[in-house]
Amino acid sequence: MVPRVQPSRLQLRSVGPSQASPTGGPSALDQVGTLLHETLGERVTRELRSLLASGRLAPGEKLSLRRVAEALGVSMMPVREAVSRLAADKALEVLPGRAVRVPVLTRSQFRELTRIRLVVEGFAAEEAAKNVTAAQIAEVARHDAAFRAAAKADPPDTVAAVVANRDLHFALYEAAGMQSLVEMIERLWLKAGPILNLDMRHEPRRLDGGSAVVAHAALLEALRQRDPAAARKALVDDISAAAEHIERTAPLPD
Amino acid sequence: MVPRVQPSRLQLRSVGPSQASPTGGPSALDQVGTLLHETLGERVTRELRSLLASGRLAPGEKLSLRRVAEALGVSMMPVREAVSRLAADKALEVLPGRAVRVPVLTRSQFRELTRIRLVVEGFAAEEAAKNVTAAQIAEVARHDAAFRAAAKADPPDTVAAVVANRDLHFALYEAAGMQSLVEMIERLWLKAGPILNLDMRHEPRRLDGGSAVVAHAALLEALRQRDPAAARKALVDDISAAAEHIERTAPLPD
DNA sequence: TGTCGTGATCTGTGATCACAGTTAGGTTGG
DNA sequence: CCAACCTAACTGTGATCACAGATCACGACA
Repeated sequence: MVPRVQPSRLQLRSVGPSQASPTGGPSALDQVGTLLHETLGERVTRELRSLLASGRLAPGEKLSLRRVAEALGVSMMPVREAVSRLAADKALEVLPGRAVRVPVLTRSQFRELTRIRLVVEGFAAEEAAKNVTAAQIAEVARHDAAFRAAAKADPPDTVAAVVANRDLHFALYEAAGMQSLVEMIERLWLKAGPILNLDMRHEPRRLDGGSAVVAHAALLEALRQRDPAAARKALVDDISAAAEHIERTAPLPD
Repeated sequence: MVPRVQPSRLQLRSVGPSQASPTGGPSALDQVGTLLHETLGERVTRELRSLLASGRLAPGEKLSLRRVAEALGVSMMPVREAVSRLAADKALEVLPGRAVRVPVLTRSQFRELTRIRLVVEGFAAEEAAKNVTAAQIAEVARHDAAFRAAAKADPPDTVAAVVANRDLHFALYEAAGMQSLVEMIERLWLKAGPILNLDMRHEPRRLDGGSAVVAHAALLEALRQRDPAAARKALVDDISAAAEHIERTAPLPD
């Protein structure tokens, strides 16, 4: 009989908040209970998602469960769960024999993805134009300003531009008021993220004077006018221009 | 040192195929190498997908990892992986404290899902009408015949109708020639599957004389004419009629 | 010098164990 | 007879171990 000594296990879960004053009623206790229950697997998933969306993981790059587990300071299990989820969304792919890697999109796959984005995100833009509030318009305008500032800086702040561009688009999609639609678009962005942002990093010239700023301006104007057709057109122009640039410059196989 | 005796572990992986005749050239060796590498987790995922799509798992039903593992004759690990994937697609949901269950759609969530289906599947129908081949039209017609036969039987063969309906729709979507679009629609069906098919089982009267047969007929005619707009309209009518029926009869919360 | 075998190493996959939290059921106290 | 507590069973999560297959590099043979 070997007495299983249990070495210290790292506890990343923060303990629950101390209860409110015992003298007072349970007023504050009603609002807790949710959040704060984040699983390690979810944390790793969020981390990998961020890495993919921001293009820090290049297409074709191979991942090792043990390596990322060690890098993130967790065991292999949460990483397995995260990779399973992302692989289900085709944001990662597991080769039959060996290794998990960031998928490399062929040219035709990229075109197909772009066409789907035009349909889905175009629809979201229409709905957003119908339901957008003044506060939401202001938020989009704020992200647009941040994007222009990052693009006009010298040298252009590519990482800030990527973040601002994403925030702008998703502020728009949130305005549509359809949660599952936003989640669907997030999946699409996760698949397209690696090439899109990898390209933006390598070609910062596209930012200033590019078509993105004029498309964003047209989008903002369409939102202010509550014009669904114009909003869709502005977004379609934005996506199309970016996709065309990618197709010209990025080395897509096939 | 305790000599770890390892008890017999079940090996479900079938061994590789015996190589072709050594006398002949490497002619047959080129075609093998793929397939046959199905992981246990994928098998369980496929099993659970089928159960969800066919409505054998009702909304709100709770699952236990250990129970389904025992039922499928595997360990808990592959089930965990399968549930992780399906939860990532929102086809299952894990409650914070306890248990994993089939999501119950609220009325507004169902309406949102239906609207997204109209956009995405309508687009797929358009593309299918543009690119459909004669063989694919014949396949759709075959599934349409099977659907009508199942609907007109006395009593109506609901399970066969569900299968034929699904086969018909996906034969159409395959004709669009966009793989990731088909995968996206599969995810949508996985979320809507439980209520849709649960309803079809309880209300078989909807099948005969219903709007599905006329919508399918219109769809087939549109395909034969290569008329994208008509194909989209037929599909929109089909989905809308089914959704309206669900909203009238199914007990949707909220 | 080029090429094929071969072993060490690393890969994902599956199983088993430990644990904290929750739920349900039964018993006890009022 | 009702309510509250308390215990026992079950939940998902995380960790660790074992294993088959794949990859890669080094070395021997032609």
